[in-house]
Amino acid sequence: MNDTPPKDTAPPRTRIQQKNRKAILEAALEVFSQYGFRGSRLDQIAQASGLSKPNLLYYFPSKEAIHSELLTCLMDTWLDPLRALDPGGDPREEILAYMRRKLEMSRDYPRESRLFANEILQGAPRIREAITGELKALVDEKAEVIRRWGEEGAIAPVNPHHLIFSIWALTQHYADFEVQVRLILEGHEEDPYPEAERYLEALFSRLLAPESAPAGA
Amino acid sequence: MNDTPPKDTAPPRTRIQQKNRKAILEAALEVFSQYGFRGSRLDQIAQASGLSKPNLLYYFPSKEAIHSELLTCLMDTWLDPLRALDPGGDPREEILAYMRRKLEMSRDYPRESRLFANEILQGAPRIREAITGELKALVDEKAEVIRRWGEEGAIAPVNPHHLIFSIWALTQHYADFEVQVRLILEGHEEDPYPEAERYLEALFSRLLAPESAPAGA
DNA sequence: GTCTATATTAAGATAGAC
DNA sequence: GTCTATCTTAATATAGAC
Repeated sequence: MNDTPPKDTAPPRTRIQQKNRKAILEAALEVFSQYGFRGSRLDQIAQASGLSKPNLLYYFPSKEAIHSELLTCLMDTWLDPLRALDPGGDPREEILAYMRRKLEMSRDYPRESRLFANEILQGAPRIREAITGELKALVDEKAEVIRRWGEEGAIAPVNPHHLIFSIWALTQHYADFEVQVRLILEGHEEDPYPEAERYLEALFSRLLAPESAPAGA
Repeated sequence: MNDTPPKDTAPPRTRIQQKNRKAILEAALEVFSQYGFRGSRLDQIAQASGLSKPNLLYYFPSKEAIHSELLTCLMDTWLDPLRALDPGGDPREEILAYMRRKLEMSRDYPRESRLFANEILQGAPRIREAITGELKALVDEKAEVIRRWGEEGAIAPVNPHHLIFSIWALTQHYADFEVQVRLILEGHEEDPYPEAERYLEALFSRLLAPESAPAGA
C-alpha cells in the first residue's frame, strides 16, 4: 500500500495561502486530468476550488504555472514504485510487487494517472525532458536488472522494456479508462480492482514462471 | 493484417466535395486525436486540411459535427476485431488472433486509438450510449464465449472481462503512449511493434495454456 | 487577500462578395 | 465553392477598489 500522495514543492508562507494553494491544485488536478491543458478553463478550476478567477492568478502567475506545478509534483511521485524495485530481492516477487504498487496508484490516484495520460497523448510537450532524462534512465537501469534475472534463470527471459510497458499499460488502464471499465462491468462487478489484482497476478506469475518454455515466435 | 480504414458515412455529392470532406476529416483526426475536442481549434484543422476556416463550416455545420462524424465512423470500425472472434474456432488461437488484430489497429491507426482514448479520458460524453449499448453487449457476448472455453478446459480459466481489458490495454498502449514508448526505446528499438508482438504472444500464450495451474491468489 | 470591472486576445460561426 | 471581413462569445489576464 502506497499512501504517499503527490508532493507539493513551492514553499507557502501563511496558513491561508497554504490552504488556498492546495485547494487550487486539487481543483486543477480534477479539471486538467479530464480535459488536458488546452481543453481546461480557468473558470472551471476557479469554480471547483471555490475561489474567484482573479484570486487564482494571485496565487499562480498563469494557467500554465498551475499545470506545470502539478506535472512537476507528479513526475516525482510517479517514479517511486519503479525506484523501489530491488535488484537484491526475489525476482518474481519484486516484479509482482511493482505491478501491485502501480495498480494501487491507479486505484488511489486515478486523476494523476489521467493527467499524465493526457500529457502524453498531446505529445508530452511539457515532460519530454523528464521522460528522456530521469524516466528513461530509471527504466533502462531496471530493465537491465530484469534482463539479468532472465539470463540467470530466476524468471523466464522476456523483453524487459516491454515487460515494464505492459505493467504500465495494464495498471494505468484501470485509471485512464475507468469510465469505460465501469460501464462495461455494470451488472458484473461494482469495484474492478479486486478482480484486476487477481487477474494481473495470474498473468504475470505465469509469464515469469521460469519452468514454462517460451511460447511465442 | 487489417487494411480496412475507418469508414465514411455521410453521402458526398461531387468529386470535389468528396475530396474536401476527406481532407477535413483527415486533418480533424490529426488534431482531435492529439488535443481532444475542447483542446482542438478549428484554426488548426483548417490549416492542416489546407482549407479556410469558413470553408470548413461550409462542409460541416460546426466543430461538434466534425468531431461526432469522426467518432461515429470510428466506433463501428473499432468493434470489428472483437466481432471477428469466432466461438467455433480454436480458443487459444482465436484470442491470440484477436490480440494481433488489435495490435495491428494500434500500429496502422494510432490516431484513431488516441481519439478514442481522449474521449474516454474526458468522461466519454459523446460515446456513452455506444459503450453501454453496442460495446457492452458485444463484450458480454464474447466474454461468455471465453468463460465457456475456460469451463471446458480449452484454455485456463480467467476472468473474461479482464482478459478483454488486458488486450485493449496492452495493444492500445503502443498507440496512445507512442511518444513515451519511442522516447524510452531510443537506443534499443527503432520500431516497437515487432518486439511487442513477440512479447504479447508469449504473455497470452502462457496465460491461456490450460495445463499450467492458476498461480495467483 | 479578495473582489468587481475590464482590457485583450482568441475562437466559433456568419455575411456577403466573387 | 471559396474567399475576406466581421460578428459574438468566451477565455486569459490585469487594474484598482476595498
